[in-house]
Amino acid sequence: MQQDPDVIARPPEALIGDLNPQQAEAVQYRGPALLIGAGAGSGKTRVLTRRIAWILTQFGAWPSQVLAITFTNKAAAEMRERLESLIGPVASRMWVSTFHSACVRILRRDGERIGLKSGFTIYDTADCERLIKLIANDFNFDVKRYTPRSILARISDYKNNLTSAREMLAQYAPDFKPGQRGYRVGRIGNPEELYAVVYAEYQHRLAAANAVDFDDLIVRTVELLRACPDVAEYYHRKFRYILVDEYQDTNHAQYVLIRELAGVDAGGHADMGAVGAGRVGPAWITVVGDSDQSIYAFRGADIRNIQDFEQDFPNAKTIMLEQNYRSTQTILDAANAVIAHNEGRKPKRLWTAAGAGEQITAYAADTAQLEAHWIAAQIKRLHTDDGVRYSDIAVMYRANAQSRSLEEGLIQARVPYQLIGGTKFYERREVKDALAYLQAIVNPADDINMRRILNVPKRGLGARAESQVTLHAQQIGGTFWDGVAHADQIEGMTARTLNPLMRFAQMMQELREFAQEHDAKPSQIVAEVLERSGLLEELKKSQDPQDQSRVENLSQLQSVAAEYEQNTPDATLAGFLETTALVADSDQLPDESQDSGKVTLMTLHTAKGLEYPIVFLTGMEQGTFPHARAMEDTSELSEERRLAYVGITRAKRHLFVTRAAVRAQWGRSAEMMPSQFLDEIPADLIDWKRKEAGMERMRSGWRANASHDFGAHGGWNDDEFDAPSSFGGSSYGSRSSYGSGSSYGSRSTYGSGVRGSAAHAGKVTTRRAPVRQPAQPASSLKTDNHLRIEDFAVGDKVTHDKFGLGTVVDAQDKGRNSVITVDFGSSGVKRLMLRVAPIEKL
DNA sequence: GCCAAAAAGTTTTTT
DNA sequence: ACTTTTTGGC
Repeated sequence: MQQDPDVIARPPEALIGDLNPQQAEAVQYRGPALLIGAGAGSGKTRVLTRRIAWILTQFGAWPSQVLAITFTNKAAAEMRERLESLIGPVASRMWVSTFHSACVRILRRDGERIGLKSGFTIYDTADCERLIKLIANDFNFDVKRYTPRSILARISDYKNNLTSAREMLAQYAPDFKPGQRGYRVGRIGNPEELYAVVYAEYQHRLAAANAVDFDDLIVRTVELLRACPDVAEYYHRKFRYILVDEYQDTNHAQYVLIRELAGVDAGGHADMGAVGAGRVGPAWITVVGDSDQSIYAFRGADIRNIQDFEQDFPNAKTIMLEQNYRSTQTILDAANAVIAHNEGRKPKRLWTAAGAGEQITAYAADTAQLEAHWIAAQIKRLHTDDGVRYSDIAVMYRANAQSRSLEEGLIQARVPYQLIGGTKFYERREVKDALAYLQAIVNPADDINMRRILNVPKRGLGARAESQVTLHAQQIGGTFWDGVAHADQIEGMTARTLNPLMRFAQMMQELREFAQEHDAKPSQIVAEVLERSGLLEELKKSQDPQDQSRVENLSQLQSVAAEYEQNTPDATLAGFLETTALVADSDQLPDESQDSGKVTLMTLHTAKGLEYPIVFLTGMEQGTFPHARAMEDTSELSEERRLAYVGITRAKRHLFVTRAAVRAQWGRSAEMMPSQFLDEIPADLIDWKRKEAGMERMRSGWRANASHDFGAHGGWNDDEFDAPSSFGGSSYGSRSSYGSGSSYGSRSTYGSGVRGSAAHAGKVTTRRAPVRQPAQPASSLKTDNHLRIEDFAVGDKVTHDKFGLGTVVDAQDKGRNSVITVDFGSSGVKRLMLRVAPIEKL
């Protein structure tokens, strides 16, 4: 048996001795296809790295024959690190990377075969949106009705399903030729025609700009492997073992990519008795995932990939890991109870050998500000009284917009924190500007970036000049840059425009030469660009205080380039740009080995894969979490619930759940009902520090006097009398802190009548809660539309606020939780919770 | 072409 | 509430 002499030899016992039987079985399994169903905290990464070491030492594979795929750079880096300590520096010879960077690597090598020149640019979402807007202008369609965002979402769907623009055109607009001017989109006809035309034109322009978007990285790699058998053959021979992490988050394109890379469909069948994957036939595949943690369906992840694994890959074996090494039984019980509410899932129960641990602590605050205040006070207390390190605490939320009030609370309490995510560094205006210069230098055909910098900094080349150049470029059949370079041929151009244009062309030419001479020193190129372009100068002389921090960001960009240069042996400018294009939020998380001394704030999505001794799950309100836009569709609601499951299982020792009764959104305050997920956690696991907010207490008191038939609206009032603090007497934040607690929050935050009348002495609830609809909070979130399931039958027509006209294809009577399934044609088939669906029967 | 003022969009989650 | 885009006057 061959073996790489550089791989540190490990006796088998060292790799499996400390594992439980299922883990050990997963590490050792010999066979063409293995699915490891890894529940949260079940030691997944450990099993994966041990299995790789096992494959190398026991199956006799070479490191270069292994491809391990993760979703984030952080996960890839962590895996590489752990492999290095297991098998030594040879780990660097393995491909351990994300889907996207693996594809970049493949495309850089052979992309020319499908028309991608090697310096290709990767467009981020903002770039893609600009491109769609350009197309929208040329085709003159209604951007209000078809927003660039929604069109891109549609195009992304097509790509995730490997539907080409050509197929779409053939079906909906056979007359359209990409690049053609003056095509009239049928104005009443179906939107599909417009999508098809824009999709095709979008791809056409990406190709002309030698650019790809994120989805293209996967799609075009599949295209390459399918179009060039010799390239596919190369990878079939090369990769004999393929391992995929977070398999539940793969979309169809990624699934096909794996199959193509492994050569599953390329013939040759696996020998079940074999000791290894050998040299021919399909590669051996290991996938790891947990269908309960699938939270990316919104971007095309298809849960069926993991559910159907056994049918998709012949002779597949499944091993379930259900023992959890992370959390207390209390936390796992809560997680199990919540996720059990999802329909149609394979039952699975996490268990632990650790004890019950502390109860879950819960708190209902009056406002988001007070919620933050309470959290900050708890963190302070944990830190000072219990000696908990700040870095052992994480605060999680559903949407980035929630971070602001939490930050303010922590600042007030002087708790150090780090915020992960939000506006990314590389998406800041000034950084994007600088990167646009670099992209335009590497790839002059990149119209989007070239246009972006034409008048940044201001050099007197506005919309007029831009359209003149565009027109000229079209006439000579070249790129935007060609138009700039030959601006002197443009008829009717004034010297006032021509001069700065020529200077711009000259400058770009010189920057290009500079870049070619210093290709291995991206940091020097960055410096030169900042200087020559005048970007830095414009910001430096600006009066706007914001521009000061912009200067700092630009200097940080230079540092990032210098760092890249030091860590990368064969550094190039194009290589640097690649790393900037593929960063994720979680990549900015510091190494867990070092104590940052800070509390971590992040979204639940970013938190996936992480763990903290103390976790705060905030904003547990209907409309916040589950998010309002996910509440009516049962499949989207299931995804929210999985997200709650992910959040709960991040906690090792102590979980806090909090909610606010009033939350400011869109500049207005809205009353929020408690999240249904709180109801789904068994009551005996929760220690409520405060169960009802002041207003709710007051109102439920009124209701109890007025009538007795409110029980149906959720059991939130049952222990109102033994809650720790009585109405109005919260230990934090008195009335006076409403609206003045933060430097941003003006009084108007709470001014929408509610607090205004509260200030005018006790007549609050009569106005707010008229007897007719006492339990209906005056928020935008209706809990009941009073539609009755009996009124709906298969075949009935309905209209939906968002999806338009549809036909009922199924109606299930489940009382309050009745669900109807409606086919909305091009918007798809939706399962809607009848009680909350914004529909009308026709 | 530029700037200030007004209007409109934004808040799902991300490689 | 905040940011981006559009508009209108210079």
